[in-house]
Amino acid sequence: MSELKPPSFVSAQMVADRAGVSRSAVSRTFTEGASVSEATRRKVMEAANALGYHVNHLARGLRERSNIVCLVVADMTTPIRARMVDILTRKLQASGKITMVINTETDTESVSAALRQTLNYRADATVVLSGTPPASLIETCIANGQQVVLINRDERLQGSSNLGVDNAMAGREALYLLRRAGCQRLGLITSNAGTASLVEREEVFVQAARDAGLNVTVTQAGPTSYQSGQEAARRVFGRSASPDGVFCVTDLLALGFMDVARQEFGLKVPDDLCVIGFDDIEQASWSSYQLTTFRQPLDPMADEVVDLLLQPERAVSERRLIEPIPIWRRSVRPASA
Amino acid sequence: MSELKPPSFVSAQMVADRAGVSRSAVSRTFTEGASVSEATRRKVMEAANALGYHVNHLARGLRERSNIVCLVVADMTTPIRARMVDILTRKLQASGKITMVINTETDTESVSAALRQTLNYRADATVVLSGTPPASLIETCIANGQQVVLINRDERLQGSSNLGVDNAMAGREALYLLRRAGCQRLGLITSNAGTASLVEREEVFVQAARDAGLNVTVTQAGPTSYQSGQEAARRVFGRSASPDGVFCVTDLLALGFMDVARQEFGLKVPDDLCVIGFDDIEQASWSSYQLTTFRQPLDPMADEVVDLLLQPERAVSERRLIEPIPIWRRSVRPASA
DNA sequence: TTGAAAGCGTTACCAG
DNA sequence: CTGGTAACGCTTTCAA
Repeated sequence: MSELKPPSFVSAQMVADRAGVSRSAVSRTFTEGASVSEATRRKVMEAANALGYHVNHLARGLRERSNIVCLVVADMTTPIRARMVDILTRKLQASGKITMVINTETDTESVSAALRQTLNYRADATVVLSGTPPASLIETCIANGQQVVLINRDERLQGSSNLGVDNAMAGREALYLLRRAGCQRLGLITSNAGTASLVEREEVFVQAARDAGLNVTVTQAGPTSYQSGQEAARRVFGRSASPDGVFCVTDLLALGFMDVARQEFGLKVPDDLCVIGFDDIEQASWSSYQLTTFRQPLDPMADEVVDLLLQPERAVSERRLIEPIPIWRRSVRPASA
Repeated sequence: MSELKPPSFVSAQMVADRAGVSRSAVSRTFTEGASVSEATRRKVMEAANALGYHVNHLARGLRERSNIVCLVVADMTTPIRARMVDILTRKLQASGKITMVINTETDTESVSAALRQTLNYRADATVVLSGTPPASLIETCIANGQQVVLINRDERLQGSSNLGVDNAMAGREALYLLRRAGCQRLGLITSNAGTASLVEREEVFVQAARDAGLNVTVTQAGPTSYQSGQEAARRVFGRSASPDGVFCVTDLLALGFMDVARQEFGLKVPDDLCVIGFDDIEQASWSSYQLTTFRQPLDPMADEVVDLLLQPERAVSERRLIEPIPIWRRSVRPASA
């Protein structure tokens, strides 16, 4: 496999030879704010274009920062995750970084391998979107001078930056909306992923309900997907005391749940059943759903990440919580009848 | 911005010092199939672990191939594109490559910048998923010894590998299914993106219909999105002679189209209206839609890409066409009444 | 099996 | 403003 010849790229030396100058001159021509005479610059540019020269960032990264940022992510096909990756790669690019995407499973072993790649490629920073990275490796990253940003993860490791949405707020607000709608029997739908964010949304919702003297039926079905939402609905409506108001910890769960509730159990949303989701994926706004949900403010989050990377001294601050934005649509009744 | 100190990574020299061996020994320890005595290997490994050493792939890439593959992609949030990126990053990783994702707009200028990055980072290969790369730059990539793989693009450039789904087949089959269902007035819904793939699906469908003596109303509304599908439906059903069978060149268009047709115009699918899509995104299988469509066989396509990259001699072969897989669901009547 | 040395392509530093 | 030189971290060749 590695008997393959390396591609033959054009080097600064070749450009220098052709232009009849030193390689220093070539380097300076391509260095922001270095002093080169207009004459040599022109000669160099001409030679460079003719040869198809491009500065080798790998070699440059040997002495200075590589400008590489590693994005460690799992479940990339999930709409919310796809949007995160999209926005982050965009903003990172705009600030002069290049993104290496490492697509992992959520298990620790897989994430470890990803972090090792991060170190192998001398990434300036690592941004972890999913999975549970082992503390020891994170520490290695930090010890090597990398910046580490953990998004929506629970682990708060010395030296890493943490950033996430305020799940507690969503849990409380969801309860408020369902109660205001006059829901009597509350349900919470979650997956078996056990992610910190999902668990927090669940616990806050359940606790807030308990504080209000209400009971919540918690249903947990498979991974975080549309299908699990469907499955949950079948379990929940296939027995007595089924809920008339549910908080699904994820939009994907909510959409599957709604579809089965309406199509297989003939329920009307929001008349017979109120549903609230979380994330505000694009599909939540589709006219078949019109799901009331909480938007993860991806844009501000990405801005924050870029900011953190540009100003490393801010990095070790405590966890930044960003408020989700309630998106009012049609899946919850405005007030109790 | 670049006054930032580079991260301080552990080097082979440091490991060598600590282990009391030469840096050559360290290098050999981490090189597949080099000869090191068990004793030194152990000493090296010990020191390496203690220090948190990781081979610098950037430095390695100076002499050999970088193992970096650049993925140039636009519209990453689109379900089909997200899946492509997901599958490709996975398979590339599995074959020992690392993926740099360059998120572009579809315009040529933006793609050019992306390709330049590709060269800057000495990627072994560039895979273009969307946008229209300028021929001259592609040539530069190839001249520098890079492999270039164009997916679902039309441009067939000397030295690049081309790979795509058989759009013509989908166009013909879509027509067949609609005619078999007894549809009398045919419609084709597309976007204004003007991508080669979309245009081909449209043209083949329209031509096939013409050959059968049928006329097709073509509607073009905005970018390739759910909203454009909605918009198209409003245009199409807001006037006389509206179709009873449509081929939407994309699932996203189809889903928006269906929603408006049913909710705003009270049409029953497939009784009053048959709809066919293309891509087989996850949402097409949701119970609210059950869309009959053509699946882009992403897995085989990604396999093919990896194959191409591993065996460069195959690269210059002619365009590889992969057949889309018809997915039969509920949005088309089985046969005319 | 081992270590010394050369070379990969850059950029920063120093003389001129 | 310019060219030479050192250094970055690695792998590979060559001698020992």
